[in-house]
Amino acid sequence: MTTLVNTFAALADDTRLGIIERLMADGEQPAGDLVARSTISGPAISRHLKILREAGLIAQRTDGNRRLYAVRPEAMQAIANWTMDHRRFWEAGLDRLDAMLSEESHD
Amino acid sequence: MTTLVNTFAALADDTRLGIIERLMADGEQPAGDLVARSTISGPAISRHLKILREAGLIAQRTDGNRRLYAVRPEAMQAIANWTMDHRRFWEAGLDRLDAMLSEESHD
DNA sequence: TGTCTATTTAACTAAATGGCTAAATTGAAG
DNA sequence: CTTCAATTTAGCCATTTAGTTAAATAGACA
Repeated sequence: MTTLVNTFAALADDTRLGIIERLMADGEQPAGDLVARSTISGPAISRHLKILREAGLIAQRTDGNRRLYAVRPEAMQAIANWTMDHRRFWEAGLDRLDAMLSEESHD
Repeated sequence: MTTLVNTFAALADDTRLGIIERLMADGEQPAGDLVARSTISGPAISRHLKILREAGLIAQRTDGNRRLYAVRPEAMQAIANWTMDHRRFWEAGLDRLDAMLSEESHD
C-alpha cells in the first residue's frame, strides 16, 4: 500500500474521521476526552488511535497518566498536495475556484 | 457513513487509487483498458469500478459494447474543499516563509 | 506498599472486503 | 438467429476490520 492509500484508509471510517476533525477543531486532547465524546468503548477508540498514529495522521505524547493526541500537519499536507497535483481535474468546469479559495468554510 | 468517509473509503485501496490516477492522467477509458493495465482479473476490476461509481468518484457511459469511465471532478473537489477547510492545520509550521511574513517584529 | 485512574493489549466474534472462476448479459457482426 | 467480444453478476473462500469484555500496564499518591 502506498503512503497515500494508507492515509485514505485511516480516514475511511466515521469514528476516525470524527477524531481527526475534533482534534483539528479543539486541538490536542487526551484519549479519555475522545472516549467521552464517542458512543463506542474505550478500547475501540484506543485501537482507532493506534491506526491513526501508525498511518502518521496523529502524534502521541505522554503527560503523566494520560496520552495526548494531536493531528500531524504533514499528513494533512500530503492530501492537500495530492489534490493540488490534480487540481486541473476538479477545477475543470467549475467556475467558482476563486470563490472557493477565499471562502472560510464549506460542506 | 458521511459522503466524505465514503470518498476516502473508495480511495483506500491501491487498485482503486491507481484507476483514479490513470483516469486523471489519460482521460476517459473503457474497462478493458483498465483491466489490461492491471494484474488482477476483469471481474475484480469491474467490482472496483462499481465501488468507485457508487462512491461518486467516476462516471460511466456506454459506447456500444464498451463502458467508458471517467473521473468526476465534483468528487475530487469535495476532497479539495475539505483540505481547504482545514488549511490552517497543514499550513501551520510548514511554511516558514509565510510564518516570517506574518510576524511583525522578529529578527 | 497498595490502590485509583487512564489507557492499552488480549481474546473472541460478526461482518465486510477483495480475490478467483464460472455463468449471465448486452451489443455488434456475420 | 448465431456467434463473438466486452463487461458484469453470482458463488465461493480467505483475510481483514471493528466491535465487545476482561486482563494487563503505567503513573500518581496516600
